[in-house]
Amino acid sequence: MDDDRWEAPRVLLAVDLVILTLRGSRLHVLLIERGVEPFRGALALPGGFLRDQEEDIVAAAHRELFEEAGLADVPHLEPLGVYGEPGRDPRGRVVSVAYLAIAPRLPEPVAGTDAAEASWRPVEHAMSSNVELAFDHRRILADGVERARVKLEHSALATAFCGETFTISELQQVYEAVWGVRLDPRNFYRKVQSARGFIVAAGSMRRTEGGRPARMFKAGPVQAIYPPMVRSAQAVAEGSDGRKDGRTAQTMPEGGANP
Amino acid sequence: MDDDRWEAPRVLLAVDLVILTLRGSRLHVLLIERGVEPFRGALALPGGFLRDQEEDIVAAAHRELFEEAGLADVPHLEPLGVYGEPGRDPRGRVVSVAYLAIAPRLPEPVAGTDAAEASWRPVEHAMSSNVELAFDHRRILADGVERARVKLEHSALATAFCGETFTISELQQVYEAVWGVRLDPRNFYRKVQSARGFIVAAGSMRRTEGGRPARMFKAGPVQAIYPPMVRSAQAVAEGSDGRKDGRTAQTMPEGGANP
DNA sequence: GAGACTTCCTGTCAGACTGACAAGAAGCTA
DNA sequence: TAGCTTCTTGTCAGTCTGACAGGAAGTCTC
Repeated sequence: MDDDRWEAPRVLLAVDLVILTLRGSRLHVLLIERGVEPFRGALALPGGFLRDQEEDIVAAAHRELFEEAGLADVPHLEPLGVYGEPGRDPRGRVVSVAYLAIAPRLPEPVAGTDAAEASWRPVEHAMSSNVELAFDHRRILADGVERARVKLEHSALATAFCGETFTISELQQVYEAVWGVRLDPRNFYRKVQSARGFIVAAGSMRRTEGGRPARMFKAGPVQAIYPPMVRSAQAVAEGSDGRKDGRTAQTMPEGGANP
Repeated sequence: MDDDRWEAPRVLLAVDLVILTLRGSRLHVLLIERGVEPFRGALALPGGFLRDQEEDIVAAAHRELFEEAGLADVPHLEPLGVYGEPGRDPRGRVVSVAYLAIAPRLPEPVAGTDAAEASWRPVEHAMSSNVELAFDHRRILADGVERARVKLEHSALATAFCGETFTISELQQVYEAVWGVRLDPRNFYRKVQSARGFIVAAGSMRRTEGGRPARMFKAGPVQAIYPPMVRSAQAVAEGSDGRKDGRTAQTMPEGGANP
């Protein structure tokens, strides 16, 4: 850091948001249709500039989410990466901080400021090559999805996709949707039960959808689950989208910035 | 993103660097003693502001590393996080992008611009409570160290701590130093050999330090190793420094227990 | 109310992986 | 050559994983 008598340049600071949810057992991402230039009419991740010098970055993210898509109460925004390549935005030097959030059935978004429309799109569709995303948002989205996959292995994140209480098979659907694989229900059952503190029984409530009623669980106290859930070598190598390049340079896999 | 007729605020953009290396089988971090206000005289991570509007962020990181500590050719800078809380810097709204790098025996640093001194410090010393680090650098450092620990599990990062060729026991020392645990050489040997593509034999060269000469290896082609190296539950829970609060200091309360 | 059907849950079994440890291999030193 | 060091190859029991059988407990249809 830290020079003093010389004048350091200033940049525009933006936030971009990768909001993932599950709808009908498929992974969806929140996209808006841009209502202003540049990239007017193109799809984009929600986001925007800081409102003023004093605004906290995470606060700005929440604000944009509400302004552009009408979503409040999105639980936890996790820092995903920084995208600040010169030239990524025609309006000047814009450095964007990306956040990732994952939540249970979120409501339909409502388009607001600068957004002609806001909606949930299946991730595979949004990442397919015939959809144009504004700026470098395709990359940010890909990074966010990959991050979600990795986090599912070690953290209790998957429960964030579910409601407050859930059945084990609902939890399994989360893993299947995010990882893009099929899992054996019986082995999955054993696995999640043996990870201490991952999930805990929630009373004797039951919920049913045709078959034998399932026991309800809720998220356990543990953040980092042990032993970890492990994707097969194949799943790791392939992902479920088309990326073949292994890791990306820009993301920051864990931890980071918000207070 | 994306407002147009209204004027978005601009912020100062800085980079901060967590550079880790191994010296005498202990993990060390590069710190400078600040030669200018604020925090003059305090220890800090190397870093600084963008030079101009057009400078790439990673390029700025490399430049600062060279200017402040005389280090060039630090291999790969990995994005670590963004630290932009209002008030973290008395000079105004400063948003800092932190990078992590890990390298084999780097040379002694040479203090340069703004740095009264630059040196390698044992990580446990730098993070101990009686050392004052400037700004929020204690947190950034803690995040960087934890990141390194996690990366060792899944990526071939450990080889980056070694020279171009190395013995398996040298590689083991890397894991022991970063994770802060002792490992069984025989099991470690089996483990790294069975992870396909992690390390490959490097000719028939040998190096010796008293006992039977060891075979030399070099980093394999694989970035993500499978099966992963797994820290024991205990190691994960404790870390190796003085932290007693589990692993969440910087992993942050993520989604899971967030009903 | 008797199947038929669905989903949930408990087991079993072989193979893979892990931690602990024995012992040989191959250098150096005295 | 004996003794010491470190590297390397094995062994063995316990645990974890993937594949799969089958019973439990509801709903649906007739």
